[in-house]
Amino acid sequence: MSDSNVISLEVVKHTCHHCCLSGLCLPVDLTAEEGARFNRIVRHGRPLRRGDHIFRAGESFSAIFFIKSGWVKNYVTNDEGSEQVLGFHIAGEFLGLEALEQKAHRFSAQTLETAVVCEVPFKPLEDLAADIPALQHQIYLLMSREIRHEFEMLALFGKRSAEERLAAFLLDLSQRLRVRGLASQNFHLSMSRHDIASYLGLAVETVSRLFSRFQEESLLAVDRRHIQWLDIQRLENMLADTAPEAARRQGL
Amino acid sequence: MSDSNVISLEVVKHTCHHCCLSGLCLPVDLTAEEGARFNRIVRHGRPLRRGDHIFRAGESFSAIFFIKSGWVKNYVTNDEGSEQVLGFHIAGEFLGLEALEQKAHRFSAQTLETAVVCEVPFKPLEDLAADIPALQHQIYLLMSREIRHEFEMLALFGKRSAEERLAAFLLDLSQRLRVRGLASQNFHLSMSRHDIASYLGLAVETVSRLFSRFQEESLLAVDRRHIQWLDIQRLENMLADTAPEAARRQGL
DNA sequence: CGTACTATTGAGCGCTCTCAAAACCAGTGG
DNA sequence: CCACTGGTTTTGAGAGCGCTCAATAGTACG
Repeated sequence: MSDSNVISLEVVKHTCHHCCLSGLCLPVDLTAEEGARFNRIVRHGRPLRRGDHIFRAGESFSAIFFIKSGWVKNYVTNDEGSEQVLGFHIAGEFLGLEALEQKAHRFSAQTLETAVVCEVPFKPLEDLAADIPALQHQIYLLMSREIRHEFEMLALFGKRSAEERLAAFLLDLSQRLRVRGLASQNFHLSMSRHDIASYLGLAVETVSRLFSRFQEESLLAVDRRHIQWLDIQRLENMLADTAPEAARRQGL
Repeated sequence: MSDSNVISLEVVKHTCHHCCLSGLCLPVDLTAEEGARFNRIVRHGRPLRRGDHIFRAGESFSAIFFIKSGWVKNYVTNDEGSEQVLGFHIAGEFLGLEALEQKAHRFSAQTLETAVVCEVPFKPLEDLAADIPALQHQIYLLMSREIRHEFEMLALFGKRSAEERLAAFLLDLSQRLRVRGLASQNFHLSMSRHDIASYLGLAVETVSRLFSRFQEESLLAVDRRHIQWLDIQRLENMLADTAPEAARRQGL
């Protein structure tokens, strides 16, 4: 149904060491033998259904997870039962890196639609990386990317108006889809308005009103969860005065 | 003058491989020979004066930096010249990890007071880590901690009121000071109200009003930049309904 | 077709921003 | 010692953005 699904199904056909490493969008030089060793430690996952959990806050950590297809949201739940969404991950990204230090997950990860996820046990991965410098380097890059992305999100949410936050959120998603080779001008949002609002620190009603206004202003066409860019330039201009955004567009 | 300075001066006396690694607040098992190899790649820094830059956004990346004493702020500047503060680092923390993937710093790092910083060139560090599994593991932990902290900050800023943000900010600082063995009930804020406001996404006036109100309510005693906790329990209660905060208090 | 859920739209209020001014502090020079 | 200057912090008054409450509309599913 969504573009992202159609395309990501192709990714599934790849061998897992290829897709897990190429998911980093960086060149990886492993010999066939090294690739085989990597493959032996990866646990290939069955498809998860919408709403399944990959892990929950508090569970002990033993592996990181690579998303081969589908969308995943990270969130925490407070005492009153309401949830705070911390982020979204799409095909080609890793999950669970925050848990390494304390050996326990800090938030829950739940699929937003049917998803395929590989599990990469960390201890074997670490041992293998000690043998294969290219793999070790790749893990550093992976973690660095995560740190950078979170800093950029912090920058976005520091000061901005509701309008700017939503525009930034959509452009960030589009950017990440494009980098992965998925449709980025015309895509399906797997998350609810509630999830988006929680992530952006806004009320659901505000998000809904903004989607309506963006459509009125012919910035984009919204059909429930389907988004189509109409005037990406004007959306980018909303954020043009911020260094990290501008730098990221060049950098990636 | 500030408690943190007095105590951190002791840290400076340590040999650098000891303080850089113990700065992680985790046990590191290096042999004397391994420690010596580590020491050879570290460039010990001269004291930096208030306002000096450790690096600037856009500069090419070649090393990470360990703060031996003092406070540092990270920020980006937009086209109009106003700055967005992304975070603060204190003695015992590392800087620059976000730059690894793209080989360029994404934000600027500036000292808020006199500071001593070690430079650890990354390529030699990586090569050394490939030889010393304990060091490699330590770097993973270090990066994991950074990812976790940014996620927690994202959670804090997602939804909260100005009051909750400031309380969370102060408690986070206190927590980090305590973990490093510095005075955490009675400390000096090196950053201006402007910096705090920028970081929290609030107006300077709002931050100032909140400090006044916290003092009126006998939550804490504020004397310009000096902070003293009076009723830490009530401040924590402001945030008690949030899982990640509660979990962190246990975890750290 | 009914139920439950999600999304949209409207009205009114409150928190936080903006604008403005005063107070306070540190440093400089008379 | 005091006046002067530039910076930071505090305090006040008014306005606006985004939240809350409430109702309607659209969608999925049995």
